[in-house]
Amino acid sequence: MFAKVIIEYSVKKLDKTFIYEVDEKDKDIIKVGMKVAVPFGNKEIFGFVLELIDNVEVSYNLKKIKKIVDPELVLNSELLQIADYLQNLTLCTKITALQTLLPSSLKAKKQEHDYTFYETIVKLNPLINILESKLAKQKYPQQLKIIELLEDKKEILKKDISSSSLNTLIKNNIVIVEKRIKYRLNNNSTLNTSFKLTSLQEKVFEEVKRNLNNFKTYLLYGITGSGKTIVYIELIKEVLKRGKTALMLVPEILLTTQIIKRFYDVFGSDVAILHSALSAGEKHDEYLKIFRGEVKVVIGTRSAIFAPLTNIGLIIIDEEHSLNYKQDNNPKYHAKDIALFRAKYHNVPLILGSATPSLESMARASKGRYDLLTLDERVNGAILPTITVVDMLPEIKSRNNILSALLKNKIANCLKKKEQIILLLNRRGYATFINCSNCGFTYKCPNCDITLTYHASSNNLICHYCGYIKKKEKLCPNCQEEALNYYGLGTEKLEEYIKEIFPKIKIVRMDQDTTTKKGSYEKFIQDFQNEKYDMLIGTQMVSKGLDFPKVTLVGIINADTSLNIPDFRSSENTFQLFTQTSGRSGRSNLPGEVVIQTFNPHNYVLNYVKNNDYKSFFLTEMQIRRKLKYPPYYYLIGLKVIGKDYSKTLNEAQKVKDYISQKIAKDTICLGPTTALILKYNNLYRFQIIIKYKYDSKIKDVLKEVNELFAFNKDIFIDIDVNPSRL
DNA sequence: AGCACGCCGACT
DNA sequence: GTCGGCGTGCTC
Repeated sequence: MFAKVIIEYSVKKLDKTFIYEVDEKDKDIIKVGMKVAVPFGNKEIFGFVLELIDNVEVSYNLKKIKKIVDPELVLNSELLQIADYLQNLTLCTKITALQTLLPSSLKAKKQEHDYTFYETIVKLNPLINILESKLAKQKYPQQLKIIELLEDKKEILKKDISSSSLNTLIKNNIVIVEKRIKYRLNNNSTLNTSFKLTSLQEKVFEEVKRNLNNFKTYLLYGITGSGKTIVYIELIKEVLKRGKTALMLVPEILLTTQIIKRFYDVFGSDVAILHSALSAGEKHDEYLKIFRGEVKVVIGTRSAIFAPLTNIGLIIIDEEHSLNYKQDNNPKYHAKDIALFRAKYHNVPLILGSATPSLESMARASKGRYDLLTLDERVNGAILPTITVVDMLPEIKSRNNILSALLKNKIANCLKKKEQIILLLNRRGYATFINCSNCGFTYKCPNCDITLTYHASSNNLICHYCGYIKKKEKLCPNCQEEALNYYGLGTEKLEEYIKEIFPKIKIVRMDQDTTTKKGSYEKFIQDFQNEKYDMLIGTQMVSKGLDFPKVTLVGIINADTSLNIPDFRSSENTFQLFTQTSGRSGRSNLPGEVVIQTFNPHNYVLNYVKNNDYKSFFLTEMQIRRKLKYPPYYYLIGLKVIGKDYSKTLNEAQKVKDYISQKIAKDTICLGPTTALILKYNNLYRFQIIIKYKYDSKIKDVLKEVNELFAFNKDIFIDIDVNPSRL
């Protein structure tokens, strides 16, 4: 018996199977999808079995599989098919596709480390006479106490007992120690809360329920606060009732805290969670719970779409417009594509939910490819907030640089009423750049093509792209004058400013800088919910599905930063960001307000945000997309040619472009090469080629050829992004 | 990817 | 004479 094995090195040259002989002792155990250790060259490495065959005829000597890593863990046929699909979708290597399915603890790679968590318990040795032992230990009260405790409780965690007395008892053979596998995350609450659905929710619920045995993609367009989550929960209950499992994706960890709690309350120990903030060990445990069929509901972020659930009955992607569902490093997959694959595989519905659906999804819904479901009322009779757009130009003249008079007043008012405020400023740090007023010097990243952002809390200048850090000097490093000025408002500075004008205000700031510590998200959110703070300041992470009933004012400090991003999706992203953020206001019985500050008060995006008019925004933006030949009218592929040497890289990029141009279909457009948005990044120059196509059956093959023809060039890389989320 | 082999330059 | 630079080629 022989096995075709794909090995752990992700290199194009090795992106093929190697044949090994299966040892006699493994013949009955080995299965396709198992992780194995194999000799390769003069090393021992890992790989996955992709095929088992009885005979081979080759001209070289075959080696034997060293060992099966874990006979329990087998990638099932669905997962292997997903890997194929993923490879085709993103043009990555097979091994990368396979590794992407797995938590890092289970990937094929060198260091073998046992991620299983054990707890050590002690109990009385069943072979001893307890009375005798107690008598013998009369003189040692500590030891006696342990014996009595064990008599009462049968077993105790070892770490809860002082070790010196315990060790003596172990030595005397009075107590014994046992190691037991323990999952790191546990949850036992099963309240099985029932919710009453409104008639609108009921309609959506019934429609999906009727189709639980069909593949169908639903776009659930439900305005902020319309109670989408409750519908999800009721549907999942229904799925479980039918003996099936359910998978739900949320865009990020922040969101999961509130939703996970709700899921735990309803589904108790039937839930596993998977997201990037879990430790490697926790992910390992959750993955195995799912793999072993010990849970029925999985909730998680992007990569949870690969959860090894079997018998899936429903897949939900909440906040489907979120860019987080697209992975921005290789393989650059979109969770929605995988979700569609799995929903088709299991022949079950996929629900895409959002208050601000992506243009792609809404376009498909209006063409009938997706079924549109609508929730256009807030629950509990809450109404959408009133939104005011403030022109900042006159405000600047009256020296209201950061906060307009209107927003200042509304904040003061809110504080008086003891209601809460959220301010959105989509820029972390203190100042976006520092400039010397004497000589014009600006701090720039030595590795990238951008200015360094100043962070006051650490007195550091940080590159938000590559992470380069340097201490800020007191004097200008160029002319030695004390003339460094701060420009561009960041969240740190905003917080400082607000504290100046409202000295008694209690502010919590949430951005990447304050929330990296594990559990800090949860704490901030909980504290804000418990009204320990009056105001929440943050970057876009404050926009996502959070539910704070006491928030009645939302301020968007600088609408222009988002609008001015040079990307074809910036209008769409801005509309979504502002609508979602506005949706945090007035979610309960208190009416909400939103203030948007901008230098472009007549911008169409802001107008549609103001009027809560998704539909008109959609129609307007679709026209623009059609004119400019962008998605959803055209498919996009972004191709970057990256290298250390500027002109060599550009030269190669031109060759790539020429090659593609002569191979593609007539109505396919190939643009470039142009310099990428950030030309130099991590000391590498990046040139961009953009392909726009409608129908081009050969396009994937052309890209594969490009990969093969140009990518063996050692100091030039080609990076292909199919359906990029931004250019 | 990782390692051996191999062919040139400057050193105890 | 030898240590070591990294170009090339191979891995079931």
